[in-house]
Amino acid sequence: MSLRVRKNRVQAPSESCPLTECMSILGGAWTPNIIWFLSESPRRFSELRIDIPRISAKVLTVRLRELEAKGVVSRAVKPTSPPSVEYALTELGGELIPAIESIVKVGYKLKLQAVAS
Amino acid sequence: MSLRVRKNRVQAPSESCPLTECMSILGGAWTPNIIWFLSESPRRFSELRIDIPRISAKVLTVRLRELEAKGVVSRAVKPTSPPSVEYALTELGGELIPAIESIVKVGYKLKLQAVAS
DNA sequence: CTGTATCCTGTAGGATACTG
DNA sequence: CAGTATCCTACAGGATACAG
Repeated sequence: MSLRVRKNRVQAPSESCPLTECMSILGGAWTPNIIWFLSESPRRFSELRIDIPRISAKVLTVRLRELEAKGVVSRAVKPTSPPSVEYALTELGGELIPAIESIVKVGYKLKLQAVAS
Repeated sequence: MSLRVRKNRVQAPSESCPLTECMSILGGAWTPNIIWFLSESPRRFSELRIDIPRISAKVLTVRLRELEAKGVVSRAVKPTSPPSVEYALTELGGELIPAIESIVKVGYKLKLQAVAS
């Protein structure tokens, strides 16, 4: 089975650099994807699950909680009859976007590179 | 035991976005650190081990090989009596720097945030 | 709908010992 | 010095089932 594509792991070397500090956010599993989608527009839990099909509910929850704890993402429960929760990037979270954009940009080049070679 | 601080993992969702593509580079373990130090100046294997004390030789090798394969890092063997190998960022590798800088920048804010809260 | 709890697996990466 | 090989562990994350 396993449509698994690739796995990496980030181990924070120490509390030394902010790089590490931040990578503990971006490096975390699907986090970049979550932030990416959230940057387009706020989203509900199930919407994120659709956006990122392969992520499991558990992990999505965990990541979301982490991001929330770090003040990167906000969580708003709307007391509607079917409960809905809206996640959005906070201002701080927005600051991650340029970082991610840089990554996307390079990723794009990398892809071209891969094709070219 | 384990002075282990933190571990994350990146799982590429699919070949979809360049984000993922690139995160397979940055997301990989100590990779951001490696690139970071390499961006300051080219370095030898053992120098990197000193820069990043907690990384094991094995992983450093693996990461370096990967980065090399992706055209992000160049490897130059100097035929000196004690063999020395110099690693440096390629031009493509240099493109990762803004991404990493963004990450560092946000990481810094995150740190302040953490202290403040 | 939005999670949470449990179980299980794959694998990243450390440690250690050895090589050219 | 610059790795390589082997073994082993921790843990991220999937799957599934269940809950408010």
